Amino acid sequence: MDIEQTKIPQATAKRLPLYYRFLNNLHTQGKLRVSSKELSDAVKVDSATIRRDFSYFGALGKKGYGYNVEYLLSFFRKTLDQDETTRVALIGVGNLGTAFLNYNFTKNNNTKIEIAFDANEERIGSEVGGVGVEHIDDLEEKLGDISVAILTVPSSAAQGIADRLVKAGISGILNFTPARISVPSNVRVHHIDLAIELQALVYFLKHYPLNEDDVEEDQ
Amino acid sequence: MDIEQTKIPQATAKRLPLYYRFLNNLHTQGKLRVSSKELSDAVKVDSATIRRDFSYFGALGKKGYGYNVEYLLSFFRKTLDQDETTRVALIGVGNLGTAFLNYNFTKNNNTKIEIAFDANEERIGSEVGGVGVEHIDDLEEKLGDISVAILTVPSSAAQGIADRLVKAGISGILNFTPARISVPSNVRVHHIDLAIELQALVYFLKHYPLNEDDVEEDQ
DNA sequence: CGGAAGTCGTTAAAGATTTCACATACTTCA
DNA sequence: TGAAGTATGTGAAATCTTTAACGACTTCCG
Ligand SMILES: NC(=O)c1ccc[n+]([C@@H]2O[C@H](COP(=O)([O-])OP(=O)(O)OC[C@H]3O[C@@H](n4cnc5c(N)ncnc54)[C@H](O)[C@@H]3O)[C@@H](O)[C@H]2O)c1
Ligand SMILES: NC(=O)c1ccc[n+]([C@@H]2O[C@H](COP(=O)([O-])OP(=O)(O)OC[C@H]3O[C@@H](n4cnc5c(N)ncnc54)[C@H](O)[C@@H]3O)[C@@H](O)[C@H]2O)c1
Repeated sequence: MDIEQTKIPQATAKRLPLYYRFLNNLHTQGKLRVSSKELSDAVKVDSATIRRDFSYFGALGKKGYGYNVEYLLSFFRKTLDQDETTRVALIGVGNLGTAFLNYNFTKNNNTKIEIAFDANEERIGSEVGGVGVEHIDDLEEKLGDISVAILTVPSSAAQGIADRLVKAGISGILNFTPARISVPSNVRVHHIDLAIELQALVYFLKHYPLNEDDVEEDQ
Repeated sequence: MDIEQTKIPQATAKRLPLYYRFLNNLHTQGKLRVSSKELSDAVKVDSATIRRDFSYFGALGKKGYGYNVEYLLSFFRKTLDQDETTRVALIGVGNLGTAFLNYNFTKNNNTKIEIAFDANEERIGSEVGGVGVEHIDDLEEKLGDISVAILTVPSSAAQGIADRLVKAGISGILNFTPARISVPSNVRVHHIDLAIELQALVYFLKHYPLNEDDVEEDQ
């Protein structure tokens, strides 16, 4: 358990999986070296930001050369724990849940949805995307030591399920419901609020007109 | 077209739809007034941040009282253009696209997916969630003056479709593919990268251990 | 009516993130 | 080998965001 890198800015941490994915692409394409400028074009992040991000991990590149793709990739593989798979549970096998199960974040990922739960009797016992669907009543019993959950139940059920997940020892929840759930401070919740993302995009289009000099940006 | 409020911080703008949703909830529950502290508990945003956010729009509350729910709601309804519906197109009726069509962001939303496109002959002509699916070849012809698109095609097709959308006059794209697409600077792209969100959550769990004093936070 | 309690709006401070700009050091090629 | 070119890593500045703190005003209640 190395807790020595707690000092990496959160904004940087959120970009690491993105860098990793594109480095993987480059590697697959057989590229041997890459500059922060090239990477910048690919991931749409300012090149100075990329260099700054990398620099938190020490001197990964070479002046006048750039970065060695293979080296950088293997460095991030370790940093992002790509070698060990994090097991994930999904609660709520409806529209969204089914989409996620079918996809299962298979490509260059260190995560795998291993078990799903639903309340609808008709779904219990079936498999979706190769993942078995269990009854929500068996949550505590079958969750085992899984520490991450994806929440795609109706928002009215969200807080109740979250409480049970917490009791069952979960550490992190990726919450797709519009409900803002309450959890103890030692549990991490990331909200992904798709309706809000759409509304926010519309708001920005109306109120933040882009002119020719602006550059589109992210998240 | 009022461009007078371009000065509202982006961080604030992203929270507006969230505030709006919870104000709607309160209103439905028949609540007449609300304090920044109460709202803070509900949306999990610091109460000082809420007051600061609201203050960009002027003095919306009353000292010693809080905010009048009805008034605040109607103010945000105007500000977020809740009275006019923004028409949206969805490209790629696969796992994710189908989920979105079935959901269609119906609740308290000013957006509506009006048309969908896919390349798969079997889907053309069908309806999903009440939305007709057209052939992607007819994109330019049938898009009309729709200005926002949701992109849920395979990542290999993303850039090509984006180029066509731009040519067809789109203003904003909500991109769910892992591809970082390039568009002219007068088009706005928001990336929602679900695989990265999951990986980032796992990374944070490993490297940013929460202790009892921390508070969970948001995107 | 008057004092206690409550809550906003805002100033100022702190914190986080991005961006600029350049000295430095490596690479390349003749 | 040496000169020209390239691209890093980082100090410093700029920008953006959050948080603390409190004066001013309102409500509430005895
Ligand atoms: N589908 C979308 O595009 C979309 C977009 C934005 C937000 N959301 C949110 O995501 C969530 C899921 O959306 P959806 O469209 O997949 O809904 P859905 O109704 O299709 O699926 C919900 C699933 O949860 C199951 N469920 C209900 N109560 C449960 C419980 N107590 N325990 C376990 N399972 C239970 C249901 O049987 C159902 O299968 C909702 O909160 C929705 O607001 C969805
Ligand atoms: N499903 C998920 O949970 C998930 C998670 C993260 C990211 N994504 C991304 O979202 C995107 C969609 O994922 P999905 O699971 O729905 O994929 P999918 O394969 O189920 O759906 C893609 C759809 O796009 C259609 N399509 C293909 N080429 C097209 C073209 N040129 N024009 C129009 N339509 C075309 C296909 O016919 C198909 O219906 C992918 O880029 C994927 O990487 C999906």
